[in-house]
Amino acid sequence: MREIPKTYEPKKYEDKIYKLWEKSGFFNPDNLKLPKNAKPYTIILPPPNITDKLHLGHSSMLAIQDLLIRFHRMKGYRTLWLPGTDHAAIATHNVVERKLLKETGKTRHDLGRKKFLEEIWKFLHVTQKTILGQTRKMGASLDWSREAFTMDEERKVAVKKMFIDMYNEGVIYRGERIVNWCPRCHSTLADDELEYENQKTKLYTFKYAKNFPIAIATTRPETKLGDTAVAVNPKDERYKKFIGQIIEVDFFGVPLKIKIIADRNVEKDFGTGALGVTPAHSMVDWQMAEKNALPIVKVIDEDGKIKNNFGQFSGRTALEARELVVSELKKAGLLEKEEEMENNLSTCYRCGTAVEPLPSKQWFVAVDKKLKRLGNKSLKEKALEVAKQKKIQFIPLRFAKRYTDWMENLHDWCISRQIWFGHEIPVWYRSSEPHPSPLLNTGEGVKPLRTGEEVYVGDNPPVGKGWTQDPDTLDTWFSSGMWTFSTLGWPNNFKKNEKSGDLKKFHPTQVLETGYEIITLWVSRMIMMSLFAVGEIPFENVYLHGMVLDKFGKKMSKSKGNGIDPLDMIEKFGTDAVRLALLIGSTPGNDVRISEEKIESFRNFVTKLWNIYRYAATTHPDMQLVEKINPKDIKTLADKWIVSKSNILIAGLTNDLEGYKFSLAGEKLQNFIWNDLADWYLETNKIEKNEKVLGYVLDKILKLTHPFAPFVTEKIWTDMPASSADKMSPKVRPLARQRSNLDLLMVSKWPVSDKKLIDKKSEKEFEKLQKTVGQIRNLRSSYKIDPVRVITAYGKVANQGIIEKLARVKILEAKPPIGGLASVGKSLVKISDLGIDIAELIDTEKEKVRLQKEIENLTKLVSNTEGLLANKKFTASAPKEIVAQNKSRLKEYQEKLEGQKELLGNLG
RNA sequence: GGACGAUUAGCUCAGUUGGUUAGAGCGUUCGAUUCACAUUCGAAAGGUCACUGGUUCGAGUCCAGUAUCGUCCACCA
Repeated sequence: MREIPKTYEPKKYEDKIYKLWEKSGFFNPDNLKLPKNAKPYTIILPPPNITDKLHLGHSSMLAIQDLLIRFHRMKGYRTLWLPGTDHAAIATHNVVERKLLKETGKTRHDLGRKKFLEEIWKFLHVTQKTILGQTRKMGASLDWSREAFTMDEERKVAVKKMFIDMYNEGVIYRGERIVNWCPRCHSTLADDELEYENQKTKLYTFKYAKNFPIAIATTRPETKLGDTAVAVNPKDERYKKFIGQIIEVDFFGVPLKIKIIADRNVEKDFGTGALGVTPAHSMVDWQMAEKNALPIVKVIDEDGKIKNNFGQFSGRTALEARELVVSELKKAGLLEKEEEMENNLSTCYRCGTAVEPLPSKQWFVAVDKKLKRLGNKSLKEKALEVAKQKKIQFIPLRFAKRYTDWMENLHDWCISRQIWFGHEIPVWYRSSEPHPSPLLNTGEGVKPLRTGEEVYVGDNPPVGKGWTQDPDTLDTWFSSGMWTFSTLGWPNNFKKNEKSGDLKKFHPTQVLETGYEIITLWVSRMIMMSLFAVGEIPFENVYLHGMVLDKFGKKMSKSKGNGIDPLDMIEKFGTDAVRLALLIGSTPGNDVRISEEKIESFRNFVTKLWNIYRYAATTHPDMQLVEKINPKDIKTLADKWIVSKSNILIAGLTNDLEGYKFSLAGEKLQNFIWNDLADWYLETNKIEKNEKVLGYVLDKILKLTHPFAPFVTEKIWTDMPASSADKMSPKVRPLARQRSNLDLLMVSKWPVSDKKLIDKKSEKEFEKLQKTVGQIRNLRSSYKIDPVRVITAYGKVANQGIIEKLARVKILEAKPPIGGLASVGKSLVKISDLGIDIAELIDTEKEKVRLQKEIENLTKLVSNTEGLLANKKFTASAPKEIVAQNKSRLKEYQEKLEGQKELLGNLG
């Protein structure tokens, strides 16, 4: 007999098993022995940021995807799960910048662009491997031979090609947009580089001039020099009559042409309910200007000073100009009110200077431009169409709405970023005149670019005097938007609009599994870019998982100290337990709570599974796994029951997994293994041994559990002899198995439910047996009788021998029911010959109440079913079996109802 | 302000197109345990499915409204 330890020790086996899998080569679909027409099943791993360390969010994502991947691999799909990392431009930029400051006290500006980028690459060569190494710990069956990085050479080529293609079709264009500008650092700031300061400031209410009909309120009077409109709420009765008018005024020497426009974003109750629109120096105003085709007048320059041509105001700083405007307003008697208010001021995260919103030249992707290659539809239209036609399905469904809502409101996508780390923009300029907007940041300070410039876009940059490359970089999402096809060999595998190689084999992918917070940022971009580049959707399904929260439902964070480190948990409880804890109890789109206790309880489940194996292997030393059972070998009632239940489980689980109901599937599995197999079948198996059936059930649960808990199942599988084709003796077999990589559970065939083995009658009978045993045990303990002698209420005891052994009682004789009382209550057995009055066992009043309630319920059921059968719509359309089923149910209810009424009568 | 979600046992949550008398785990209570299982087993108690209406033969499930909580987005001139 083999020595099997009492508990499964994950630490001892997990790394070895992972290596065994990797060595087998089956993570790579090219090595799977499959028929030529095997369907592909592809998931591209959402690339984690290189700055990340594995956290529970990753673990959850990996557990779900690996479950899907392992399930489909076992089902015989050409299964590919492709790993990679994201350069995460801004995040990485920030991390390295902070590191630099901490270690050397230097800023990136001190280092200069070239040196800073070298620092970044040094950093990422170290961190990049960390996160992917940690994903191996989760048991992720990723094809490492296809690993990609959003900024490796292949992806650089792809990104450049995409930019050039889009530019050539006029999808990418250069335009102006408001950016956050720090007048001190002379640099643009991303939204998440802003810091907010709550400040007291003054709100001024005034009219531009005596002849202007509406007073406006503002905290920045100096920008009013650039106003081109006044916006009011369209429902505002006070101003309705002015909408559409253009009024010319003289604003202390500066002529203004103000159009009155309506915009629903204007609040009637704030200030005067009218808003002076300064397109060049406010994000919102810029959008209004776009909508209403307003002229844009720039007032403030890059140093935060008033530009030329603004008379007495020119050359002053914004604050000086503000004071001057206010004093002029006072002098002219135009200032109506001056009040204190709280304001949220955006400041530069580096120097704390107030940020100045300024327009600057940026590159954009036009989402509304009609394209020939998209059948004369725009990217937006096409991306909406595929969702509306359900070519792309969202799981859960409600997120389809979030996607379409967002898509419908999509504006052109600004893809240039004024940071140093990221994909270069394949654009070169040459000119002689200074550029009007010197905001393009070359890294070594601002160098003016020029007007009248020549622009070159392409991958054969002109060499020679005067040509400089665009110093900006591309938005991270531009490269990650291409992720499904750039990882599969686009553009090399896409010549003359024909897919080849991996792109042909694996695109479109089957599932994108990601967090719901990222639908707008990533999912929508991937869809548009894939439609543009490959002419097809990037994925057929989008599965959205929730966030992982602590046991109190709070976000995990370092500052709160409530974070759980998955690597610690793996160390402590094993990967399988962590995976199970993340999969069971989490439903699509909903957040999942996790705690150490939860993981621990799943470790117990793994131990249970291990001990089932231990029992099997020690009590049946020669036992083998049985893939297909000979009906002759199914002997006892318990055999029939467990085989039937196994086949129901197979069907249910397969169905659930196909429908993305992982939690439900996991629960069913756990229930079956723990409550049915371990608690009941193993107990009866001790009495009536049947190693064929045990081997059969074990074979099934190992396979069904594998996608959830791959390590422990693979370990048991490799240790356990199988009966399949191999003729070697069981004793040699385990060793042989380890030598042959063909015989891994990971690539075994997913079981198919055999309907012939489903036996509802035996199931019912066994359930009755379970109940009887439980009742006897309980009665026995309640009355402290040992050994117990029991007389059944009914004439005959089915499965008497088994019941006696399981409940450890002796059933003495069988007697018919004693009046009505014998069948009252849930128990089928009563003690009678032990000197206990049977009436003691029953609380008559309680029984009456219970019976009355039951009669009430049954009456309702009878009337409902009668109603259903009387409904012509139902009887005409429902299948015959269903109608018949309801008829027999009705009869059953009626009989039960009669019986219960009689019992109630007997009770008095 | 807009959108979406949640409200089911003491706690955490399932509940598949409406259809046997609403489920699980934890906790509580009562018992058992020489057994493959430091991590075992059997049982019990515990629910007006947030509230009010509606549709239906039938509603936890569909519709409308109310309340409370949460998430995202926008805005703070």
